[in-house]
Amino acid sequence: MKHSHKATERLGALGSILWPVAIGAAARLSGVSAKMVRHYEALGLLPPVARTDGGYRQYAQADVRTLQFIKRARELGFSMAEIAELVDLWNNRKRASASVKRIAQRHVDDLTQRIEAMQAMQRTLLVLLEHCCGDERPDCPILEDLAGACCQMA
Amino acid sequence: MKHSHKATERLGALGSILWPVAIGAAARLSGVSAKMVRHYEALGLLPPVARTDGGYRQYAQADVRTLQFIKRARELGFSMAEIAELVDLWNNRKRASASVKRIAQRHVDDLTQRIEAMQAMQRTLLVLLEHCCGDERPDCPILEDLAGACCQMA
DNA sequence: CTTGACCTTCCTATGATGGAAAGGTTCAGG
DNA sequence: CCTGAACCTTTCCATCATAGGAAGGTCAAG
Repeated sequence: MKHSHKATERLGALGSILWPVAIGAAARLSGVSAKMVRHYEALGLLPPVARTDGGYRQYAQADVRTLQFIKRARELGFSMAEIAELVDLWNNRKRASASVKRIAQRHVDDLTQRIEAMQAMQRTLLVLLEHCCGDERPDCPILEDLAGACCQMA
Repeated sequence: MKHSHKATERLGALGSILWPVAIGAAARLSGVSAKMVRHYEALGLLPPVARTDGGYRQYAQADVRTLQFIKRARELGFSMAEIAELVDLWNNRKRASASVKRIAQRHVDDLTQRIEAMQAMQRTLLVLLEHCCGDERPDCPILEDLAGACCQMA
């Protein structure tokens, strides 16, 4: 029965696992690549990791939970700097939820701006696409726009 | 009368300028930083640039027009690879507008995907923000969501 | 003990941009 | 003609989150 560990890991998440686990298992359990687990450690998002005599990193259940936290926050588009703040707040029982809310609100505002910028691009492009017949002839309003919206002289 | 050149440059664009111009003037005329002008050259977006005896780059009017083209394309969010294709098509009188349209359509689709991904993040975040009272107490649905949407046991 | 899966560190790359260092060129004014 | 300011040159480094590879060490099952 090879890989019984891995099979268990993939099943019910943090249920019946022999802790601590090595980085590969922590990666599978959290959905973060081993590469990025090391990177997050270098960034200080994870507390100093225990090591075996041979130098292997050993992850406890709490570490895997932190990795899952990070992963979820990344999925919501938070930057690593913001996630560092969020992890700190998460680990701080004396936090004010206002601090968390401020970070999230700032991120939402940032998203709003970026979305609007992209939508503006899209509106322009859609207009240009409409006017381009897209056949084998060279005349193309898209290129004309790029070449200088208005006055393409001399 | 210092800077008479620069003043002229900033006025009516490509009107009464002594060609060719150095990189700084090309940058001002096109709105692209000198840094990026060199970078675009390294990427092959500009044809090999003429040089003075001293090694200074010399830009002709056509080069500045290409830089303006690139700038406009960047503003619409095209990647450098896409812009390389577009510049080639622009310089090719035998192009089919369908080729241009394909690139633009691909880009629009890409934008659509990215916008939708960001909107999904935003929707989730807005729900969480609504439910976070944002006061001095530590309880925070945002952190709870990040810590594991459903079952935060043990 | 061997073997294969796993782990380690270190280096490199991405894409578009900016910054800085160290040095060479140009040109107008004195 | 010379000087100084403004400009240019190349080269290296940084961003941000992620991935790939190389060279080598460890672990555990057989």
